[in-house]
Amino acid sequence: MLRLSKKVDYAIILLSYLGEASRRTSAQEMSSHYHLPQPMIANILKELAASQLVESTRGVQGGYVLQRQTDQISLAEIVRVIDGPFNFVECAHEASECRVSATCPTQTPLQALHGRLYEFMESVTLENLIQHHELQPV
Amino acid sequence: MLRLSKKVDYAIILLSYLGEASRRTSAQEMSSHYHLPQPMIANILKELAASQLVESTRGVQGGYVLQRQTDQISLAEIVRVIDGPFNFVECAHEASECRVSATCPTQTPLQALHGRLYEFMESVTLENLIQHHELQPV
DNA sequence: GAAAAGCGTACTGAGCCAGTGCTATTTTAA
DNA sequence: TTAAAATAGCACTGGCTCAGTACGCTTTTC
Repeated sequence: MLRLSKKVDYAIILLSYLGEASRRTSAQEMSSHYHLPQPMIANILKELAASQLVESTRGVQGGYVLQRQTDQISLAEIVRVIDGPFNFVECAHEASECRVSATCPTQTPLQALHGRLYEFMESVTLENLIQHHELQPV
Repeated sequence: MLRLSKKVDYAIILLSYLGEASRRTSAQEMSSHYHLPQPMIANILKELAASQLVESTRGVQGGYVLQRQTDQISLAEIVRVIDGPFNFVECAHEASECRVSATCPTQTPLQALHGRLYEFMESVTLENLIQHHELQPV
């Protein structure tokens, strides 16, 4: 259906919150603030921490902070961290396994499309998502 | 995982073929040309016909032709026809049902992102996908 | 040493999607 | 008029992915 997964939506919400809070924040606090299931949120934060997007502190008064400025975190990176490799079209990375690659007239164009979209998502930063000055609705 | 469905990939392949062939072509011919399962291909062509993207002719020597010029068919339309409504982000259309809408800082930005992507996909035509003059790999 | 917090890993249920099957209808041509 | 070549319209299914859960472990503070 061509959509970002819920996990990515949640990750963006959590990262935005951390970006605006600018202090160590626990999974508990965020899950109760957004009324989202705590284990889910905790899992996502674990992944974000494992991928160096956020920094974690254990123990009482522990929690998470962003590890970079909000303008240094791209949407593409968030998607990659949560959903894995970015494969917008089926054919973009599997030419050798593709049943129709020998005769497919769209292979290169689909790869180009893939690249365009990727570039677009690289260009959108968490900063844009929080302050959306440069990303007005169309 | 953020990808176009296989059906959309196939639809693009089929439409490209029709765009280049410029003559009535049967599902049989296309499925054997690309070594793709005939029933699958037939189903997709049925959907494309039902949505007025291609014109169908029954009977012996029947088949499909494009109903519009290749530059009048957008990628967004193909995706919409095959995969249904285009919901890039979870929150883009369900603000009322969203659990976090009251406090969500990303709602508007995600909607903006949705719009941007949609606009991008509207701007890519079947013509571009066939001749990719204006859509170079990045 | 107890409580608060994150870490690691694995499991599960539901929904979606790729692919299949079958029968009916239309058209052509012998 | 009949057979064959096509599309049309449904409806079904098996597997995979994804949202969400579970649980025991480690770290840190008080």
